[in-house]
Amino acid sequence: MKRSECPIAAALDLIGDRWTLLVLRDILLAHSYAFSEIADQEGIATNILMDRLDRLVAAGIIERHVDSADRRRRIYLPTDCAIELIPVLVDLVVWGNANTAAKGVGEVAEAVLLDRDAVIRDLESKVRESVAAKKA
Amino acid sequence: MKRSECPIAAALDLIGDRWTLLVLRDILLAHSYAFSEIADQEGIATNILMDRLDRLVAAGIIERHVDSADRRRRIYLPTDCAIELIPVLVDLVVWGNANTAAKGVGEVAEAVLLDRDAVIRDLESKVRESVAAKKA
DNA sequence: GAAATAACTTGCAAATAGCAAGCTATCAAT
DNA sequence: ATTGATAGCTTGCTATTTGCAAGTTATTTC
Repeated sequence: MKRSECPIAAALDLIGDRWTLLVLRDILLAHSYAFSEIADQEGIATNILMDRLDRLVAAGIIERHVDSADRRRRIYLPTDCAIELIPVLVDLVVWGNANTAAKGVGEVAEAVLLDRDAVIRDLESKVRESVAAKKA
Repeated sequence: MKRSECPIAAALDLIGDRWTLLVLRDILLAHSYAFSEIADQEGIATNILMDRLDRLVAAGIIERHVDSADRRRRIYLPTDCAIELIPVLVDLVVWGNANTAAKGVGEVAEAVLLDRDAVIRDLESKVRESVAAKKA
C-alpha cells in the first residue's frame, strides 16, 4: 500500500497494524527473541506472527539467526532501525498509562516523566548488550 | 479486543491500525478538522473514516461539533487526550524520516533533533490555539 | 426553487485475520 | 539408535475487516 510522502504514513505502512509494534515491544523491551517466546506474550496466531516477522526481516528492521545453542530455534534480533523505535514505544507507554485503564508498567511511565532521555538510553544499552550476548 | 495489561497494548487497541494515527495527524498537525478535509489527505474510504472518527469520539479522544458557520459541516476537535499523542507523532516523523524513503517534512525531523521539547510545545500550543478559535 | 455540497450510509467484492490441525527438523532420553 | 517431545513454520477453512461505488439526507448557494 503506497500512501503519501509523509514519513508518518511511510512509518505506519511498516509498523502500523495491530500486532507489529507489540512484536517489537517483545523484542526491544522484553528481550524475547525466539518465535515461541513472542507467541506466548499476547495471543497472536502463529501464522500472523510469522507474517509479521517476515515483513520486519524484509524491511531490515530485524534479523533472523539460527540459535547456535539449539538449532531448532530462530532468534529475531533488532537492527539499529528497530532500536530507533524505542522512543515511540516509550511514548506509547506514557500515553497508554495516562489515557487507558492499563497500568501495567507505571514505574516506567513515571521514570520517563522525570528523565525521558535517560530512560531511553538505558533501554537502548540494555537491548544492545542483550543482542551482543546472543550473537556471541 | 481485550489484550494485556500493558499500556502499549491498550494504546494500540485504540490507535494501532492503519488509519487512526493518520487521521489524528491530520487533526493535530495539519489542523484539518472537517470530514471532507481529512478524507482528502490520504485515500481513505469514507465509511472507514466515519468508523474511525466514531471510535475516536467514543474513546473521548476527539469531540464532534456542528460548525456554526456552516451547519452541514461537522468538525472533529482533539481533546487533551489526543494532544498528548503529539510526542508519538513527532517520534514517528523522526523515525520515518530516518528509516524510510519518505522525506516529506525533513525540517521538522531536524528541528526535533535539536530541541524536541520545544517542537512539541510549539505544536501543542498551535493546535490549542486553532481549536480555541474554532470553538469560539 | 434548483443545483451543489457536506456528512453520512449501504451493498457487495476482495483482502486480511484468526483458529486448528498439520508437517519437518532438531534435540533429549532411553 | 529409536522414541518422544519441542521449535519453527505451513496449510485449509471461516469470520471479520477493508475498500469501492453508488446511494440518501440536510443545508447552503445561486
